[in-house]
Amino acid sequence: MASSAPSRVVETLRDEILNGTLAPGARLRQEDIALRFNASRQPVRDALRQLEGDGLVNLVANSGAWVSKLSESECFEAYQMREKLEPLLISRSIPNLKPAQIQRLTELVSEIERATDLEQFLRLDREFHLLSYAGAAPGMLREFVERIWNTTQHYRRAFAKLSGFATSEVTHMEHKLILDGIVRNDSAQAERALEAHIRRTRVTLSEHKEIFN
Amino acid sequence: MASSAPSRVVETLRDEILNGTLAPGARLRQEDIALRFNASRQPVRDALRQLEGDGLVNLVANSGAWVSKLSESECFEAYQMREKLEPLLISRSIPNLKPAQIQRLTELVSEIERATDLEQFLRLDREFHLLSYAGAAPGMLREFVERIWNTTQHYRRAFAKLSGFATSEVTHMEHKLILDGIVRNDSAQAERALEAHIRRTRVTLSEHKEIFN
DNA sequence: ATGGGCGAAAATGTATCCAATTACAACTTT
DNA sequence: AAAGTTGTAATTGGATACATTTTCGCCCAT
Repeated sequence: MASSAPSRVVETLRDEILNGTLAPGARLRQEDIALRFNASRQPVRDALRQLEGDGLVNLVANSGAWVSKLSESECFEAYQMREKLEPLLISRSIPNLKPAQIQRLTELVSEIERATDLEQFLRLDREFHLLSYAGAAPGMLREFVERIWNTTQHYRRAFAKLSGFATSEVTHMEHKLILDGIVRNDSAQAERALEAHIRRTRVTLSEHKEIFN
Repeated sequence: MASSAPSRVVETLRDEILNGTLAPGARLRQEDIALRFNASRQPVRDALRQLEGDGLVNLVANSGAWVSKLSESECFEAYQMREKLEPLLISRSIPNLKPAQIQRLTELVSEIERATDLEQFLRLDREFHLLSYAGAAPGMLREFVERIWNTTQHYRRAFAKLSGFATSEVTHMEHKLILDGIVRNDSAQAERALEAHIRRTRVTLSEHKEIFN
């Protein structure tokens, strides 16, 4: 069964924004999108509004829609929020993670360590974090964290590209600390390790302002 | 000049949800709203999507729209997020507050202390907090905090009603501590005072689960 | 009497058409 | 020549009509 037209548009455009096909600032014309999906402009407008709600698209009345763009300070702010919210989320998730999920998380840490190309690294790293929250109940907290991930994804890529997708030893150590907290069902340690990981990432990122040009 | 049809709908419905005219769980039929605003259903659909983005409305495909409802644990979670995010926001706001705004904040603390009815108290308290963030740059952080305020507003009212809108001495003291931090340009104190205020409110709220029936 | 399925009514989803707004460009004016 | 103005093209906003989906009452069968 095929999902509704707006859903298809939302899913596709979201993917293209996250994987970099659509760069921040790119214009989104309703008619073009409608033609592309063999639909009329109404479902497209619905889809654009949904994407706006996800923070991925900016709509300006009587003017048009563009892929969202973060300034340096906005990106910094997003990381500060992550630092506060993600630890809360992971601590709510850990007690509910199933053995199979923990197994997968363990594999992911190894795979990330052995990742050879940038897109692979980004995909695995994202999967690791999103899966680590899989035990948390759906709700505002999860929604907010996922939105932060989505809106900063482009800058994560830009930063990784700049530093030769610097999968430094530090990153691996941090991942292992987080994983250890998960495996040992020690929410407090996972929280601390995750917070430290995000904080270091934020500080490192703030030393590469050239991403935002 | 009158703003666009969707804006009028969004503004009006948002007000009615916040002031309690529309209770959580109330159904929102597109046709009814369209008739009421002398518009067609398209602008109404746009408006509902925007309200969904604000977390005030739930849309279910092919079924309908309802005013958002929080469970006890969701409301608790929202307060935990407030506790983490609001202090961050107020510390970013304080350096940019203008003298006139600080003056108004001072007045508000007094007015809150003398508030006689429930709706007045809710309105003044809300104005105090929102104004205390007025110095912060627009962005995700501010958006998130405002969304938390909006989605929890109904439960703030229910709780205040239950406890005789308990404007306890503790509340006044906390407000004064926050204000003192603002006046003395001491962001750190304001942060601490605000966090303590929210935490106490959260704990108190969690002792009144009957609100969520 | 109760449970399940069927059908009609009602609400949402989509397409097409027209109106309103905006942006751009050419033109006039100083 | 530069700045302001006006007109036209392009794009979005809104309304009407139609299709699809869901829902709920009703009937029938067990």
